[in-house]
Amino acid sequence: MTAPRGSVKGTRPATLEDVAREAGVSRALVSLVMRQKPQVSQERRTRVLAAAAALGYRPNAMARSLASRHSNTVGVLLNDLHNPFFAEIADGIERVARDRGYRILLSTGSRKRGREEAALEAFLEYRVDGLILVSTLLSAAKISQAATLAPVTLVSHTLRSPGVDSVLTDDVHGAELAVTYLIELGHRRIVHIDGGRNPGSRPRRQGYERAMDAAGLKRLVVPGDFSEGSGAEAAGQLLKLARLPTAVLTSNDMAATGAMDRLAEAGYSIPGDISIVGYDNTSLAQLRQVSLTTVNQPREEMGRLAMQTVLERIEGGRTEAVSHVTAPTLVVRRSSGPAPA
Amino acid sequence: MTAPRGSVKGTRPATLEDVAREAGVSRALVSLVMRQKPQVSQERRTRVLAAAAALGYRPNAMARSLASRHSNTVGVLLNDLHNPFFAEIADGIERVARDRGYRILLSTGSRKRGREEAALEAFLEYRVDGLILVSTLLSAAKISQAATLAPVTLVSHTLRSPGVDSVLTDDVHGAELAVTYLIELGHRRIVHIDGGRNPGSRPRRQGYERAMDAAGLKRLVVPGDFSEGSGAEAAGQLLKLARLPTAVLTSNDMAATGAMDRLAEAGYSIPGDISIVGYDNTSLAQLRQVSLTTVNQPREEMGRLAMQTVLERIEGGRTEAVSHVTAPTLVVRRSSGPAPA
DNA sequence: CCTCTTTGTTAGAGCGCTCTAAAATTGCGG
DNA sequence: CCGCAATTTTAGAGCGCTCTAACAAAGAGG
Repeated sequence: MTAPRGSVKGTRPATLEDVAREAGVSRALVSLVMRQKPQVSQERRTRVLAAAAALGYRPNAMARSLASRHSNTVGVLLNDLHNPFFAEIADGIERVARDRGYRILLSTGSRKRGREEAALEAFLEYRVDGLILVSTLLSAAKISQAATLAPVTLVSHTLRSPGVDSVLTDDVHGAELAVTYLIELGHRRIVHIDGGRNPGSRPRRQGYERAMDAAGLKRLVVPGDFSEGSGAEAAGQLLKLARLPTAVLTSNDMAATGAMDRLAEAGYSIPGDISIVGYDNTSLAQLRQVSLTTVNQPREEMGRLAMQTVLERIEGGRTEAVSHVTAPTLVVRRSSGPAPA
Repeated sequence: MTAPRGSVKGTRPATLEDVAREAGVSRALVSLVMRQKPQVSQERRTRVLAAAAALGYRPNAMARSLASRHSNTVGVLLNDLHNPFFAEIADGIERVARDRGYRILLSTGSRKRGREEAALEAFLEYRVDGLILVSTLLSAAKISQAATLAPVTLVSHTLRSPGVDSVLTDDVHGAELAVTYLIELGHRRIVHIDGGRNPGSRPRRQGYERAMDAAGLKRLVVPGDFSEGSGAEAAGQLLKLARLPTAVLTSNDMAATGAMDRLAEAGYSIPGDISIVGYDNTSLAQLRQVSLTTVNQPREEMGRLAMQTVLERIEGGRTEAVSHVTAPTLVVRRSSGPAPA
């Protein structure tokens, strides 16, 4: 009992078989032509191509993958579509995919672990050839298990597990850069708004802690996650403090804008009263109106690297796990300045 | 001669057949259980489920769609991943999809027509059950043709063609709202930064023109597209004018932020010297630092509506084209104010 | 002119699933 | 305890493609 299909379907789409009949050749020959194999005479090739065009033939990707046992597709799971950081990573991935003749399936878990699991499951049911998980909340167990079915490359987090590669930025160092810079500006009360369970949060927090400890300063970490809302909320916490800190390092740019919002709303001047430093250097931070001092991650490059890494396993057969670590840099803009007197 | 596959594959993934053998039943029965069909005895059902769990069975979506001739998947093509407007539309789509047991395939053409065509082609090869095209640059011909293969719903643009539905905002009215508001604030020299070939640009321009004409004011349209960069560039053009206009209506929020950037950089105060009004009311406009007056489109609702509309054809068998028009509203923020004396 | 290569083409067996139609089982009134 | 209808299960034919191995054609060499 199948539901009626409601499109304005013309005739059933043409199949390989139809093309073969039209061209007066075997199915196998048509298949060879469609896959651009060389061992076909010029004459037959043009004949097949003409027949295909005449019938409006379009290969059925399902049938193709079923028979060939690979899909020429890699699944990309993004943490959050609203954060431009991920769009920029996706750009890099997409670019390499295009160059190498691969197809991308995009999905997002909207920062919900359950939805990410569902999206991962969908990718596996589609039998993608490889998986790129960008800053996901998935458990190590789920990731390792997925890696037994298809090569996995993690972006912005790592996992020591066979079949799992990673591409990340040295976040400990990135956070240290930011804190050191603030200390040099004379700041003493520097708070960190944490990124919660999101990958990257931990090393960033560690970098903060390490730099604060090194300078003999008291640490203060306020909980949060990667969203604008959490940044605002954390800033709200700060406002309740006996003394407002003079500088804040957030876990990412989204949270930073949320925090800036909240502090500005409370009447504080940035950077006059309080300096804000973000993390990621997304397009958001670059907006003149935001002008956020932040730690840069080479986003496009990370995306490209991730795709290359997963392709090395798919095509090259590499089996040892690799981990590419890129270098963070500090980008100073107008959201930070000397500590108030 | 297939390339070596490089993942840490354990054993070949379990198939329906394996489960059937393990449970001591036929393949068909396992299929019925996996598809949650009712006509299976409780005893057999639990037995099959146990076997499936034991083997770690995961249905092969390819084989499934091939055999059943539908994929339970709809393809969503987004104009630009960097524009939060599209992320918010996607949220609505995703939500309905989840409720209705459908799967989403996301793709983006990065505002390049050629890439959009490639993405569309990919969807068709995957034999998606339906297509949602969000503000794409695709030609009418390509869209109509796609509609003969699967139901298509357009978001933010229309096309009179069988099999093609649409969901959009009354953009003419939206732009009129914005211009009328500016005129009431005393503005006379009001410029429009156009959205180029992007869908929605034309009606927005028409709304601008209509409102200007109605007030007997001189129109000035500067070319642009939907990007931040083009907004900045267009603002650069304005700076070369003999007299700077006192207000600008851009084609979307992205362009508005670009324009604000450029004007602020040139030393003008917003809204002191010049008022800026955007379009879309994306999260960008809502940022306190940006605080952009803009025309709201009910983004999530549009996404939900789009998914519902496409499902009506897929499942309900509707065949007449429909077009849902939502109402725009003006959201006043701090980027606009009275015309300078 | 026949055998041996090399190159081009094809038959046919799957890939893992769904679906129709038919077969097996069960329940129930008489 | 039998026959009939209702319920549950299964056999088997595809879905549209790829891939292996075998086959035909066309030159090359003796």
